[in-house]
Amino acid sequence: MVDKLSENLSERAEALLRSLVQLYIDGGSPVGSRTLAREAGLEVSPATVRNVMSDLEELGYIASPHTSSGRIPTQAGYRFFVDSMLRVEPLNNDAFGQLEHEFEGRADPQQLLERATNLVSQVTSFAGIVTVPRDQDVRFRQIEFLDLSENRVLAILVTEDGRVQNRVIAVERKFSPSELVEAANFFNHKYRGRSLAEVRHVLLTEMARDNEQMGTAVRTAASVARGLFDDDEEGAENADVGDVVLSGEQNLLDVPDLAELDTLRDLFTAFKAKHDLLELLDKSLKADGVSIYIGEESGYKGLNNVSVVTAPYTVDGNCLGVLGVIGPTRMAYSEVIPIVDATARLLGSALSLTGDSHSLLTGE
Amino acid sequence: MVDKLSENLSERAEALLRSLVQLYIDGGSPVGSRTLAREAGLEVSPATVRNVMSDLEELGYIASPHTSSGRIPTQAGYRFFVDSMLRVEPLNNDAFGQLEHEFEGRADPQQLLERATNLVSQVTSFAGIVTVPRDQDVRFRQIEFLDLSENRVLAILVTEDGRVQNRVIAVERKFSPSELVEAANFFNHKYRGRSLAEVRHVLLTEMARDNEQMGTAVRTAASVARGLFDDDEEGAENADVGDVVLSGEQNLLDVPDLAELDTLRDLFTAFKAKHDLLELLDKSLKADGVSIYIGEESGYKGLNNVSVVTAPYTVDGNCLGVLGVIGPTRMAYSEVIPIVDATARLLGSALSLTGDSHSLLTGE
DNA sequence: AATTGGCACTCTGCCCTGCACAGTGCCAGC
DNA sequence: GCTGGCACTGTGCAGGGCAGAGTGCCAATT
Repeated sequence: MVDKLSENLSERAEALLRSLVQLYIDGGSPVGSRTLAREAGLEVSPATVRNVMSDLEELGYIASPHTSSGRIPTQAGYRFFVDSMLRVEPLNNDAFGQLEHEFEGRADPQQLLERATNLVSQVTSFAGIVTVPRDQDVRFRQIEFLDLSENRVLAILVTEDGRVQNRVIAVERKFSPSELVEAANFFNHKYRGRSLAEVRHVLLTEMARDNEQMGTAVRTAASVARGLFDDDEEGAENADVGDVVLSGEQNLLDVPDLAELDTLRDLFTAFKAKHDLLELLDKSLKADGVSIYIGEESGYKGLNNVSVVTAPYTVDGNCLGVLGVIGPTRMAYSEVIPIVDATARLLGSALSLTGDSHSLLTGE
Repeated sequence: MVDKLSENLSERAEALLRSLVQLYIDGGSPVGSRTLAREAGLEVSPATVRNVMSDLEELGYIASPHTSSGRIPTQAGYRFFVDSMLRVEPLNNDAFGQLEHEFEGRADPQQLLERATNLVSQVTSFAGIVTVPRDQDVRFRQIEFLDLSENRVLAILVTEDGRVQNRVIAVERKFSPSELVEAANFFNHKYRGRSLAEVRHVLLTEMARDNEQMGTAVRTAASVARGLFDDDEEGAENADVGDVVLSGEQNLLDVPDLAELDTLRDLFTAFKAKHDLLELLDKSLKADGVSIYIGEESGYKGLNNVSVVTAPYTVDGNCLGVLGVIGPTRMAYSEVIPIVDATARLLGSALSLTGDSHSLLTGE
């Protein structure tokens, strides 16, 4: 049923561990042998349970806050618990329908992301988080150049998912409007539908190759594009590093497990910085289904006392980003996991509708 | 020296009240007659001070948390204190230079706003806040239309302050690229340099007047523009309601006066909602210098336990927005006020440089 | 009449104690 | 290997004692 753990743990020990974690998640207070014996469903006495608990403690799955109190799960305990139930039943239909309902109505991609985070944050009462699709994973649809002033050109980039980005580019010389139009046409014909990463790659190679033989349009395009993509390298603080949308952070202020101000400060500082969050979420971008980071597993300071449950969302089979929930380590995983999973799916399909040019902003 | 309060309060009572508030701000604990007598600089005995304090309590300026402890200022007490020292000496030159230093280096307007909030939040250790200039207060520089698909046009609006906005407009029919270019030219010639509110007004009037006699370009422009400005009316949730940039919220988690979770939750909920904040800040947009809202004075639930110190920032004499600090009611106003004041000025002048097209993004 | 010192009173915060409760660890018996 | 029993230990809570800080009032002083 489970991995290598079964080598170490008897069937009974596993069952007790699971029960213990479940009881602790439900109740929030350390669980003792008596309670566990009663609730676990096994026909054993508290004394026996004590022996098993002693083993489990030795193995690092549970711990007692002080000499004589019940046990609480350690990080490893949660991990075991979560792993043993990851094949959780999908959300029941009613609940799914409710979530689905929330996605109805017109919305642009940004709004959809916000709606999705709000949704998971409200439903779980924790904080919702979602990564904004990164430029590189997204396909180029159209670009236009606008003469701003002497040596600045405004590039407007429209991607297949319907998002629009601006970038001001410093260029060496003034380009006439018609030059800019030509350059834009060149781009639009040549690169439409290819990913931004690809566009960039091709562009840089071609530019390096033969600067001489190119026509004016191409040369203009290349010249302008240099500024367009150069930014990405140095300006690491810039748009292209990706972004996350957070919501419901204030819910975490009400979570008793996080009542300590130090914890909260670290957490909110991490929220503000966003960088670590992004890195963490990026890791689960490649994962197929739900990923779970328990406490310090995430490796980020501010997140020591919380767990992060994430699921990637996809449009047409491409992983665009990750949706997740940040809550206390003691959270009802069996409820949160299906919610995150379902919302990520719904977000994906809502986005794929929007990406279709006919439906964008028309509400159809 | 002061207003009508002098009718009620003797010189001595005022001095004691000021000292009391100052002592409480510095120390954080209720101040008793003994301490106050010692620190106030007046040659009076604690017993005398007790009598005066009794009067002040009667008048509602101070209160005792419980029968036998020192007094703390009430909201009215803070208000008196703040009013009596609003003509605070400007920031000393060193400090001003330091702040100034932080604004150096290239930055676009959005970055400047963020830098300014970060700055006040770091310097004060409270939360910084700044309103993003509202479209209406800002002057039109340039517009361009881009054909997106069948019945959607992307409008790119560049304002004098160097910001760029996109808006997707649903239009009745397809417009050819040349039509769109013509329409844009029409806009750019006719409206450059006028405020968006003005543009809008003129546009709507003209459109209503004579739809017939207009040339094609004008008609196209009008048709497209209808979508552009219609949005503003209904889509109240949209860009035009203004926005605020917040930073350093997590600093408030460390403020002992705000240690209660209820308080914090309300506060952070207000931060997330932003709407109330915006409304509050808008009020001080018209004020000439620093405005201060103490506790419940603001009238917004989440802000009951904090004070807001704001100052508008101006570019070329136009108030574009408001910069402020949100901190505990018990804050060192005499330090915060000059900081907010100075930062708002610096932000204004930094923005005015950026608005100049030559310097935008070139760092000169 | 204003100011002052003195005095009784009160509330807080802290530490200590005692006590019920919950749960463990271990041992001896089955 | 499981179980019941028993001694032990830590927590949480209520109560009591005590020092500290500060008030309110009164009578004396200037």
